[in-house]
Amino acid sequence: MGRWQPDARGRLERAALELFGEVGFNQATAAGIAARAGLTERTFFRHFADKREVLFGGAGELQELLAREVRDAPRSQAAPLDAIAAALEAAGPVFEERRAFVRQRQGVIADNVELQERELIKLARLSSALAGALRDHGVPDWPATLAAETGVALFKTAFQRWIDDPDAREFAPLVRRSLAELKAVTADSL
Amino acid sequence: MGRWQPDARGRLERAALELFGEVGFNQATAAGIAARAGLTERTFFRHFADKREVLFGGAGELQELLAREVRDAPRSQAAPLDAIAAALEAAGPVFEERRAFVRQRQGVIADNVELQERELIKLARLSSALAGALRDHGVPDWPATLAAETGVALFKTAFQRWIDDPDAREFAPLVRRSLAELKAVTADSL
DNA sequence: CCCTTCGATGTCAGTCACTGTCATCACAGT
DNA sequence: ACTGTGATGACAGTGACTGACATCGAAGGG
Repeated sequence: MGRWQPDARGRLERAALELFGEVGFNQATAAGIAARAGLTERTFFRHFADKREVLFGGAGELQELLAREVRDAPRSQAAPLDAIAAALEAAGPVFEERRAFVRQRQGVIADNVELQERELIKLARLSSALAGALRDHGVPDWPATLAAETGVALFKTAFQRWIDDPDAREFAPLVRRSLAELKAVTADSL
Repeated sequence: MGRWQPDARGRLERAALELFGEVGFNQATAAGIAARAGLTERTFFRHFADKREVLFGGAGELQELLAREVRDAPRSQAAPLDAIAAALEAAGPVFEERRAFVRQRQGVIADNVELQERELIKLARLSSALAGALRDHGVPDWPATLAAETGVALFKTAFQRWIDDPDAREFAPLVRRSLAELKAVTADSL
């Protein structure tokens, strides 16, 4: 066994989620999180750029998964938004397999505005990545940006529905439902 | 004349924008901004909840203007997204009349991630307000949310185009162009 | 088996964002 | 003149975050 307990980063992430849940994000101190993980405050900030970031370690992987799905999509005749929707459906298991964790984490975020800010900029980065993937498929800059932003709106809606519904299991159907509604409110009516 | 110079809040806002432009957001201290405005750090934080907020005083007014436009829209047969697009076009003068200020402010924001986070949550609040206005028109909850989110994507794109193009004057045409592209990437193709 | 290097952590001092509390002072109304 | 009020100043305190340096166990070369 090494000098230190293994997986310091993971211990910090778990300690933070617990402490945030118990006393709230604002009352939890970085030193308190570190102590609970058997580490010091300084080490906390070596693993995470700031106190909020400890909740967003998985954002990068989700982004890469979705961008890869879009990039690897068959060069189909589908609209750009449909390609993104398909990627979102494919990412369902990421949430479904960690149902309890994802819900607990989202509850903490829902209670704190600063964490919501951080979540929003992660989604903005996701949008940029999706736009890049679309451009690789030949979609022009601004349409790619618009489709990516709309795709993120789709994700936010489907995800919120998945969180709100205690009985929800599969993510993909919520994506499809949101996509249908989105096309309806976008299309000219009558 | 009063004990104090008038418009402390406005003086702080101008001092902050200047100082951010000169030394960057991170290097500018709250005490420095206050001193430039002839006030103390404590007074700065009485006017603004935090250092970032000094740049976002006008967000509430824009939100109310856009929500009012949507709410006052004729109960038309147009799609919800068209109602939002019309509101965005109507808000053009807000930017056009303060061209230099808006661009300087956006340059500062583009240089700092924390400010981008704050901007994103202001846009999220705008989205909520727009969704509420649509619900007042009888649009169901989730379609209203989706249309509002998409409308904000429309705004972001049109605004970025307006900022990027040094020759851009009118805002409305950029909204129309983005709306057309959005409908194209959303609709089923072929 | 000793020595060197290296990576992860601890220690400590310092800056700055932000807050609570109390004092101050002009102005308005009485 | 007297008093209440609102905006500000003064000051101490907490906690997020950073830079610099010390420590220690592991891995590899000799």
